[in-house]
Amino acid sequence: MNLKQLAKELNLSISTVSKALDDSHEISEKTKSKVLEAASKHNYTPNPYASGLRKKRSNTIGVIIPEVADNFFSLAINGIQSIAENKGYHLLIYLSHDKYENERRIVEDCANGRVDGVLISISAETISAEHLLRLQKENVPLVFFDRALDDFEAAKVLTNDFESGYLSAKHLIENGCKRPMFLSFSECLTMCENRANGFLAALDDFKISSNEIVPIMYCSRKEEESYKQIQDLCNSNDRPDGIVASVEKLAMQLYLVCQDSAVSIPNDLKVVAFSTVEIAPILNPSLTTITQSAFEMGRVAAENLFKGIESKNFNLNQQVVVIPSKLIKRQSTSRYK
Amino acid sequence: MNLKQLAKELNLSISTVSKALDDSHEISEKTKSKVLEAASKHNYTPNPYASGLRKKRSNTIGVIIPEVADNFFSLAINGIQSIAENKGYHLLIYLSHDKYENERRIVEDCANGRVDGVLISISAETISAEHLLRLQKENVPLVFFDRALDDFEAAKVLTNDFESGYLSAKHLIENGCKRPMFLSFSECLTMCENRANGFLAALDDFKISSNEIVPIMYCSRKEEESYKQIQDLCNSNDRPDGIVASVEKLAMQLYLVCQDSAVSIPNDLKVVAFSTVEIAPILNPSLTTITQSAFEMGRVAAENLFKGIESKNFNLNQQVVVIPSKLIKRQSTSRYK
DNA sequence: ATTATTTGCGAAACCGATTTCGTAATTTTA
DNA sequence: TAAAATTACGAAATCGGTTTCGCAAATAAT
Repeated sequence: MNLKQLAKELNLSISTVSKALDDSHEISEKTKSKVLEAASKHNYTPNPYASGLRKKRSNTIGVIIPEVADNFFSLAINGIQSIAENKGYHLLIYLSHDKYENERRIVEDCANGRVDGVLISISAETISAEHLLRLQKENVPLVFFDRALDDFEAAKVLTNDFESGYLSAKHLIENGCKRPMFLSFSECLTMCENRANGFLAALDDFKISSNEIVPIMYCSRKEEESYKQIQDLCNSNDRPDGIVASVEKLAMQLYLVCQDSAVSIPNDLKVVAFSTVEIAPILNPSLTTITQSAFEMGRVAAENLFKGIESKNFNLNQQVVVIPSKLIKRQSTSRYK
Repeated sequence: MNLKQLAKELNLSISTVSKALDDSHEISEKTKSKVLEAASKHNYTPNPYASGLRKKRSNTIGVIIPEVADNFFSLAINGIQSIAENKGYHLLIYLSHDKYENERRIVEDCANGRVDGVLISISAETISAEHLLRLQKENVPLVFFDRALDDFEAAKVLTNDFESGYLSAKHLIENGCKRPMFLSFSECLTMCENRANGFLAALDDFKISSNEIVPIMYCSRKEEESYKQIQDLCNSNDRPDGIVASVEKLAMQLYLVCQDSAVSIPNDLKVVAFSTVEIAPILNPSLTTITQSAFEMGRVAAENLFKGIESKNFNLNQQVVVIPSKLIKRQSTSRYK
């Protein structure tokens, strides 16, 4: 069923039917109701490709994330979806799997009118904004969330990574750690570096000397490799007595290693993790977390994106929002078990 | 940049350029290479809405799931995406939040040509296939995965729910449980009922009498309510000594309740959960699971959907695949702690 | 009563591709 | 060498809507 058939059945012109469905003031109420009735009888809805082509609007936004099987990102998608649903927008989800080349290809795909805007959390390999320039050239609004490019002017929704890094180190030190260490997920990600720098700043402030080595371990992004790294760390002679895991995945691996290697948390090792996992309380032992407002970050990112989509004279690129994370203390950092 | 501009720049007709980009045999190699060069110089890609309209193909599939913040579904999405990426397809993700009305609206949205096919895991409220008939009428291929409608002929990718339910009860009984109970997520979902029926069959086979009451608790889908239900169950006089959680979420709540109520797993209560959660080993205590092959289920569902999309004389609706789940024994069901 | 405005609708252009069909030039076949 | 077939391309129709513009009839203003 399309407009032409509907028009024929109603003995009206195509344009009249189209305008009636659009509730145009040009059409009389009587005609409108006749049209609406016929349309609903036939379950008519406009073909999205025809209408998208003519209106140059897709009612679709692209969401580019590294992974979907990750608490933070799936919660963020929920936040994004809650806004998109209200606006009658559709969500195209793309996974970069933390590879720059995938991300580049995806962005390319988003630049040809398929979507009205893009929400992105960049891959751990992304260091240049070259691929994103294309979006700007095509006037596709863009909002970063969580993982952004530092030197690229664009709308962003971030969390207070530096402060949280600082706070996590402070918390470990205050609970007796003398040799805390930071497990970084990527040296490319500003997000990760900010957390690490906050961590280092706290060590400095609290006079935890780190003359010889920088207490940061850069973990591989391959699961088996990072597991091995963490295993070696936990079994080495100078095992740290406190660890901050920069992302959830590393904390989970750390727990697994400690269980296998009979390292006792928090007695031998205290752990803080950046994580949104709702089961932190029922881990063994319960996990102290820096918890981001993932849903809220997704929600705000989507809200700002829609502002950018809907009003051309809204300076989207100036919008940088910081949504603070919270330290939630649990047993993995308690002084005594 | 569009075809018209490109054609003008090359002094060729629009149709020639279009055919050259399509590598048509009608066009000479010399012309093709000129066209390709100019196209790549300008980063030209065809407008998806124009091409979708004309070709009546969207290169997009719709994925309708209850939730994304759920291990099973996010892993399934990974499986789906792995296939879609190969085929150059895009993924529209829709969340029903386990509400029938949402699902109905979403399916409606998928029936007007927006997608070339649909993968669905139905909401916990869905009992009728009325909304899905629309898809069949419009010839939109459909594949269920995990949660399907029993009395509706369509392609499905399922797991062995009955056997797994049986196995979980058997496992509890063999480890000493005398009064096991099944926590059901929904009495509408065939998936859930199959698990429950398998559970009951084992009780029967092992002569666990349940004369008075059926050992199944139907939990609310509202988190606070189900928490309260589980709390009441664990604090009641006739607390069961074994529990099978039909979905992951209920197992997590059960763990929380037990921790708050000082019920010791596995001493006071043994627990098996249908769950894909990769952190089951590091829970307190580690959780015995019936683990579905979520990625694989998504992958196979997508593969079959594409067969249905690509060849019209492939009888998609006959395709019912069962991918078995595995019982992984851990401490939550061990006989002695 | 005449002119101006508003109302309600239809014809046709348009969005940007794909695809059918026609045709001149070239090559092959008889 | 004439007829047939092939090659390489362009004109135009088409997909299914939206939007601009024109116009007759009805209503309002002068």
